[in-house]
Amino acid sequence: MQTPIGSSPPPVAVDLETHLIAPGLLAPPPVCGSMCNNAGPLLTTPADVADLVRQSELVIGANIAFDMGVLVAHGLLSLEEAFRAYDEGRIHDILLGQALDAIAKGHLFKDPRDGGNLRDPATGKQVGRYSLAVCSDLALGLATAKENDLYRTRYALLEGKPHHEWPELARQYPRDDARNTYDVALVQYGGSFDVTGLHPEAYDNLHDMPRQARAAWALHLASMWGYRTDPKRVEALAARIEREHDAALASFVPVGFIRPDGTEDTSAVKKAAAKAYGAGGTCKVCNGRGKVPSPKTGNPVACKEGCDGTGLDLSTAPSLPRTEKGAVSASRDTLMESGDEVLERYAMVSENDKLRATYVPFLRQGLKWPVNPRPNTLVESGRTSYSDPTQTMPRGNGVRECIVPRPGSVFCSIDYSAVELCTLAQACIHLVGKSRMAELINETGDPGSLHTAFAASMVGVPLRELKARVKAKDPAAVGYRQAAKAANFGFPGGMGASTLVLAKRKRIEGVTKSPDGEVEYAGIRFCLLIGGATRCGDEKVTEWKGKAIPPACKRCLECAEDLRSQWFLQWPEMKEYFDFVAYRVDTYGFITQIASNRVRGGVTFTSAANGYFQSLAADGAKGALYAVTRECYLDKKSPMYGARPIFFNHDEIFSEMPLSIASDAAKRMAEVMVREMRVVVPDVTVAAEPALMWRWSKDAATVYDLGGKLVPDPKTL
DNA sequence: ACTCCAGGCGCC
DNA sequence: AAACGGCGCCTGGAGT
Repeated sequence: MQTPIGSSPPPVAVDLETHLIAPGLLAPPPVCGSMCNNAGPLLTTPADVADLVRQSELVIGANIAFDMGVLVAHGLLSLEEAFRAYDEGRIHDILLGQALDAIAKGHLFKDPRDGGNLRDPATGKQVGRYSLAVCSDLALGLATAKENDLYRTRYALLEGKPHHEWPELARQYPRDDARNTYDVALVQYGGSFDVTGLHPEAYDNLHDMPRQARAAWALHLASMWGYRTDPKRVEALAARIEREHDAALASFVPVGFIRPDGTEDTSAVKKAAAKAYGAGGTCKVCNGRGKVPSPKTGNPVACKEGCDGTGLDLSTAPSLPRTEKGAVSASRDTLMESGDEVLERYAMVSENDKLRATYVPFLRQGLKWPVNPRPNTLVESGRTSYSDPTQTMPRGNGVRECIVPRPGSVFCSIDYSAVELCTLAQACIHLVGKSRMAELINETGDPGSLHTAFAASMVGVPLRELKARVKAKDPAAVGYRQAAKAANFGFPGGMGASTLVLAKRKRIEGVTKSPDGEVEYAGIRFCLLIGGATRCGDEKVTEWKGKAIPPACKRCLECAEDLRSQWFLQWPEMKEYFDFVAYRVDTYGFITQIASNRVRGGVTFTSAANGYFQSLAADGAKGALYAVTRECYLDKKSPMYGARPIFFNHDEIFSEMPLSIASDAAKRMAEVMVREMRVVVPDVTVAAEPALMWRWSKDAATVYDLGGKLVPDPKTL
């Protein structure tokens, strides 16, 4: 893996200047390269940069996956050579280095000097991620890293001209970038690039760099491929949403919730909500006007102290749900539970508005060019994120269905089955030495059996019997299993009973029916599922265990408390797990992630309780993404050679592949995903199921033809 | 016109 | 003792 000292060029920072990134073009043509090693910076050619990537013992860059993508796309570096550099752990991305260290210290995406948000040192503006400029500022105290950037966006103009004819500024900028990148990396390494081991003063978590760099490369390749949207579907969706929007205007402009200009009058909505929860009288602070002069500007602003702009005496409505900071809640749940018919109808508007504002514009980007989503390789939990809605596409309303494969290809989605239950079980084995969950998953090969098993315990029948009753759609058995599932997914993160009740009733899809079938309630209602109640919410309380809560069904709360006690009996490891987490958090304040040994600082009880299994799943899935991508791009003998991952969704790899190879490719991809997850989850069975589809859909199922060939789910046509 | 924050909500 | 988490986008309101 490591090249002997002396036989390869020393660590070097590299950078490319390219034509501009454009829609559908994430790897524009390179114009020049720059490099910096211990001898200083040099302006050079893209081909020279490729040579350095081939040979250097350590190749340093800022968002270097971009440069690698450019070199590969323009034939200067082969895919084999690019992957080899990652395989050998020779790629160091200073942006990831900065993030890894910040995660250890608990200040990711914060400026450790003042605790505030990250800012670009040149503009002073807040930024959401690390950049060369930000890293230069943080690591070097250099606030002027990008001062010679006149040509930053103009290198296309210099294409074909010899370097000596370039203006001095155009020659200076790439050298500055390479030098700053090199200097930042040197600080990250603790002052010397030691190939025999990390320097004692090196940044924290640097050992995780090779894995994160590989993930970044795979994510970047996926984004380069991109995805398209279907014009007919997008416009049909947009038209439907516009119609609903117009209908909302017609309904709610007259009542004042929406102004004639289309914006929402949030104070009017809050006022109606407050009234619905029983508020009356007049706010003593603003005398009912809802506005007070701003102490700073004198402008009329919402009366925050008294009534949050409602003009009402809120002390007359103790049950009125409030936000974290004490404002009047206007959330969908608040409106839905208000008992006011107009507010209940208005609650539905927010869903349509979100589609209209966020998802339709995003889908429209894919009409003309492929969407190249913008991944962020590493966040605090070890997961990924995207600077766009890629990971938050709604499952309903026909949104995902707008995304379609290129002609001749199909989509393939493979996700792990309940992987966080598997990683939780693994975490318990690792941290407290035992896991009943692991035993059951391994016996049955199915994490879903945890729900059935817990339900069976509650009902007091053998697992097999409850399974049969669920299969026969016995409503009581199904209800117990639903409650068990909610418990298994909610409680491991440290959730309390009241939060579970409130969270589960908020769900927009799915209803719970009263036993007589006459009333439908939104979401899950524990009193009906396991409490023997005939109606939910006959008695409501606004306080639970000494804590104020929005009005909630008392019986539901009692049932959830009972569920939680039984859950601890069902999984004896969980008490010890929580004890361990509390000890870690109280004693050390940081946790060390299992398998990766990545340190995460600044944790709370709940973030740590979640963090162990969430991070383990993330690390395993990222490893799988790299292995899958490698085989798709590189391994000509693999059944999935030629398939293309498009995006990554925590526990899911979504790819596009020619129909002709899809069956074998998908099966192979699922195998590799399981194999790679098992690297970090060695003691628990893991499963991943492929589904092929003609367009993206949450509903797509695994479908085989009579010959055992995996075929696209016909539902998705 | 721009910036920032809180609230809300989409996903896993 | 008790405690779900982590993401990013959009809006409105308020300040500069």
